[in-house]
Amino acid sequence: MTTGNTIDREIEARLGEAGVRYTRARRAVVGALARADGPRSASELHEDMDQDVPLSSLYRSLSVLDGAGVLEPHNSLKGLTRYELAEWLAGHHHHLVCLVCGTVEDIQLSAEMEARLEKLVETVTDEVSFAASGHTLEVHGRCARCV
Amino acid sequence: MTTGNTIDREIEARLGEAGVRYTRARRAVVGALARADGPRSASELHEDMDQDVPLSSLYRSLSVLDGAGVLEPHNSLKGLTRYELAEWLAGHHHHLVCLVCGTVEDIQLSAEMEARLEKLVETVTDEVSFAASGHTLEVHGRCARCV
DNA sequence: ACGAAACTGAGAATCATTATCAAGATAGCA
DNA sequence: TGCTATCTTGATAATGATTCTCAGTTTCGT
Repeated sequence: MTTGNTIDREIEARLGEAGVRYTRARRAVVGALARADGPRSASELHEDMDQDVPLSSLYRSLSVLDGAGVLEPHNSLKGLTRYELAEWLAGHHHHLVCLVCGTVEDIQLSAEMEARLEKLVETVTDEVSFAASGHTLEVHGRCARCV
Repeated sequence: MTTGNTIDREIEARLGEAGVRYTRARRAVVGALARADGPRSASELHEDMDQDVPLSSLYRSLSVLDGAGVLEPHNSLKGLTRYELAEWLAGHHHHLVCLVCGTVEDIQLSAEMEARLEKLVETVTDEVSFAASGHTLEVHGRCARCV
């Protein structure tokens, strides 16, 4: 996990390569996502953010950031897309998905667990015609609020 | 994996408990899903099915079957929901998610792999305030068609 | 066969998301 | 500093998936 400042510089560089600017609006989106403890949808971000960014702009910011590989989309319950900072920024993690309210919480595995899981994924994908590039373990259940 | 006939009887029983009927339209949806080798969206099913069921009815069938626990929704790329037969009907499995075309393919792990994964999940969820009820391993990459 | 309850079809309505287009901000450069 | 090309933004219209509504139909138990 890198510090906010470092993240900002990394993102600025990445956006530069993509030929787009790291504007105030986009910084605000990244900030809100960095503050969040899990994926957030456009409308959730819209509420989270103090300044009243119009939704259409928010969507555009998200899609620009996504296109540049800064965000990772996560398609969740009720047909909406939530985004989080891409793994190269936020670190590799997994998800606790609440089947009741649909929220997704990030968790990180201990190095040992992660190593075990990686080995398992490798073993599995060796046998199929599929070029694996990553994995996420989705654990389903009820979150603390929805007990 | 159970046979079509058995599945039908199990579903009929389950729907009975839920107080809804197992009608021709609903049988058709289940049939199409049983034939599929992965999750299918409403519009995909609409094409797959010979008879011209109206989309609105198809959506309703899906939501009734989902509500009764017969289907499992799977929210995928491009903001659409695909359904597949629930695990208690189709067996526990995992997903190969193509990041390019968004299709999802089911895979089953060997008993040994599955046991290992289950143990891992158990270890992980022991430490968090989350009532886990299931899990899916999502492997991301490019499918055979999108190489 | 009769009535209540569940189902269906057609279309309107809703919700998330995308596209459009004119106006505003910026960077690079003369 | 001012110019110009380019990227951004905001407001709004448009799209696509999904849900809702309501009137007509089928089904089940009696």
